[in-house]
Amino acid sequence: MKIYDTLTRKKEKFVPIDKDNVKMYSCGPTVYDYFHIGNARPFIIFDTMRRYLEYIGYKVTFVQNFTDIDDKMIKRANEEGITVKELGDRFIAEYYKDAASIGVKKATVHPKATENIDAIIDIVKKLVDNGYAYAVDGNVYFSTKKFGEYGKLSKQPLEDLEAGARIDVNEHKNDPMDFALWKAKKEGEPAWESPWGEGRPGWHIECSAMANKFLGETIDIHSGGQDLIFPHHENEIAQSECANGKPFANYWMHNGYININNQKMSKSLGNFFTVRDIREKYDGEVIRYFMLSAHYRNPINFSDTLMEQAKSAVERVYTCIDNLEFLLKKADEKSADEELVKKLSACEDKFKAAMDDDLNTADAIAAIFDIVYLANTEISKESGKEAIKAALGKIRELGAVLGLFNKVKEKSLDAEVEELIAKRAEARANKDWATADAIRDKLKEMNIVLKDTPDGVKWSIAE
RNA sequence: GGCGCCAUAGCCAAGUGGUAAGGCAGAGGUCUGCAAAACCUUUAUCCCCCGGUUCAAAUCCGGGUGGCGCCUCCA
Repeated sequence: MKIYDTLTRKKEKFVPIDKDNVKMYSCGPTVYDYFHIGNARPFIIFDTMRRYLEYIGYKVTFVQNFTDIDDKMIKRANEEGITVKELGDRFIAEYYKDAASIGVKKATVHPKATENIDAIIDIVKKLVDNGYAYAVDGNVYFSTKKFGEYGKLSKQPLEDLEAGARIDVNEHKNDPMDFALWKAKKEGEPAWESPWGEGRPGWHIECSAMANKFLGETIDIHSGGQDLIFPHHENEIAQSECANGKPFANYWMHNGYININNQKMSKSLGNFFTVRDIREKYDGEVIRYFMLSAHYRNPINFSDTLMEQAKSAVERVYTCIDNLEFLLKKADEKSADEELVKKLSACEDKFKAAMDDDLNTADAIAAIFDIVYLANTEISKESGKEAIKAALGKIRELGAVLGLFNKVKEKSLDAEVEELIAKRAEARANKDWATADAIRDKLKEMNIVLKDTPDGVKWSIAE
């Protein structure tokens, strides 16, 4: 597999440190609100990455943190008159609900910053002892000038960064580019004991500390949104590499933005939709399909039109699945045609080749549509059970890698429905179209949709 | 000022040297009592523009034009 590495700006062959334990770290949400679709993109993309690595045989340890202590957390908790912990617990619970709705599996570990203060203090201490960090009045700052490679991820030399710096001048800092590892307690803020007095961790240090604690000094893949490249990931590299004297991550993956009317969507601009909002109108799977229909590094625009298109595309696959399941009931036992098996296997090869090429999910989806086409054109009742199962299985299997097309529609064989269908069949046999259509309308009111096929009447529950 | 991304049909989107995947939408048709689904045909002589390299470029190089992002919390 090849992965585009932000550090080298090239596609690199993926070679894990230990193939039995691929170590991935992805920056998770700050849990002060429901997450929006901009947040959802990396969750979906890197969940897909993890699924694919597992599909091709790797074991994966996937860590995604929760930032549950920072300025925004404190501010929001104060506004709502609750503690920071109450706020965090609430939105962590909501995260799990929303993540599940878009098919994002739980990570192997979801560490919280507030539960790893010891690990954070350890690494800060190390940096102070190494001379890479300094304490001033209970605050600890990282000295960017001490790390010669600072800027290697964003490809921006320190001098250039300084020239364009718009950051606040802070009297404690030795240099404007230095950043906080530990912040001294202010009145009314949650705080933890530390060698520098009571305080709380800075944002960047928590990821370094937790990646180190749960995955080790050097990890395979570190991922997140493009806007984290600078300064967050740059700072993580500085912290981790200065503390451990080893490379922090072998591959850096960054997803593109979601735009609204070609403008960046972000919490600060206020032009965002939460996943929860969108789910009032679209199934989570449609959101997921939408995210995977373009390459993860390209920006994508979000709009109602595009969601409608995604919805129709997803429906096409489910219609096919539905048809195959119907045929399976009618078909006879018979071994699958070899030609068909070969074609299915070719589709799988195409799927893998696409995913191997830096997670080209758009091409991978096309491979699934190839199977749909194959099923629609070459499979009938006469193909026999094995052939139908093979096609159905392949759609489900490859779909699962993308976290798509695995919904199982409950069909409780309602005796009432079957009876009505039988009555309608009788009416149709007598060419009593009025009665037949009346029954169909009645079923429609019950949310049952009928389709007359050459192999009999097929019914399904409407969306 | 520094760093970087994008530009492919009505809409979305793959494709990074060998002659334009896939999805959505539209039109016509087949099947059907009708409907739905599906299938067939059709929709880019061409990939923002201008030069160049090459037997060959949407794909590489140079120069434009347009749009966007990071350098500040942000996926």
